[in-house]
Amino acid sequence: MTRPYSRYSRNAGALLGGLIRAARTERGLSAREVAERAGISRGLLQRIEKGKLTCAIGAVFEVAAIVGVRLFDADESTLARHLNQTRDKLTLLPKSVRKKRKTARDDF
Amino acid sequence: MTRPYSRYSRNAGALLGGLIRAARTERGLSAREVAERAGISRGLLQRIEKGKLTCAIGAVFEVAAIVGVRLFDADESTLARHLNQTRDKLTLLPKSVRKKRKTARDDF
DNA sequence: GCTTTATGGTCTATATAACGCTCATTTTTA
DNA sequence: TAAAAATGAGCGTTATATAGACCATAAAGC
Repeated sequence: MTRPYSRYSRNAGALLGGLIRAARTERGLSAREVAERAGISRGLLQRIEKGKLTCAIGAVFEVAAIVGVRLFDADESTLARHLNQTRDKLTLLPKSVRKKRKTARDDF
Repeated sequence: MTRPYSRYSRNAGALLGGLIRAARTERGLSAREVAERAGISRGLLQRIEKGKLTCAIGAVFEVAAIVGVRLFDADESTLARHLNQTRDKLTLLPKSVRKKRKTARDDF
């Protein structure tokens, strides 16, 4: 990814990082402790909380789960249910895509 | 991140990837087209849709926005509002954390 | 006050993610 | 059926994210 990120992505990253940081401090967890429990370095946690978009999504998920920020507004059971539904849905869809192209807008 | 990922993260990644793939095919967008518009390679898009947790979160955000999967169930305006609220909230929180440690559970 | 801890930043080495390419297979359209 | 396009997967190279150490500053506990 050499391309500049869209405003949407920058906002989303900053929001998620801010939510994580707020949740961490509210729970009285130090950066060192959270990083250790997530199995990542303290520097990486700093970048996550800053909303840097180059962090691995897995690391972000781990940290979010530890400090209690749930993505998709879903706990694990809800998440698993959605997962199954998605899988079922995918089997009903055509396996490849070939459609008339309508010029699309990228300025989200 | 050398450490194995938690089940929660694996599920979240798989769910998000599945949602992205479903949204992409529903909209009749080819992998090539989405990858090109997101400014990433086709291989990376494949890994995102597979739910690989090593993908950069920025790339995932870009793709999600393009195919119409909104994180946080929020559009951009809602996202920006949350962002401001989070910022205000953070200024009220203590800048560092020092608390008595209670042994915490990592088996999320 | 002093001590301890947390945080933010920088730097380097290393691991590895991402790219670009290729090929084989599958699916869709003509 | 044939042609064209989409997909899935593998591989070598390059780019870079990460870990881990360091230091300085700031905040919290004593």
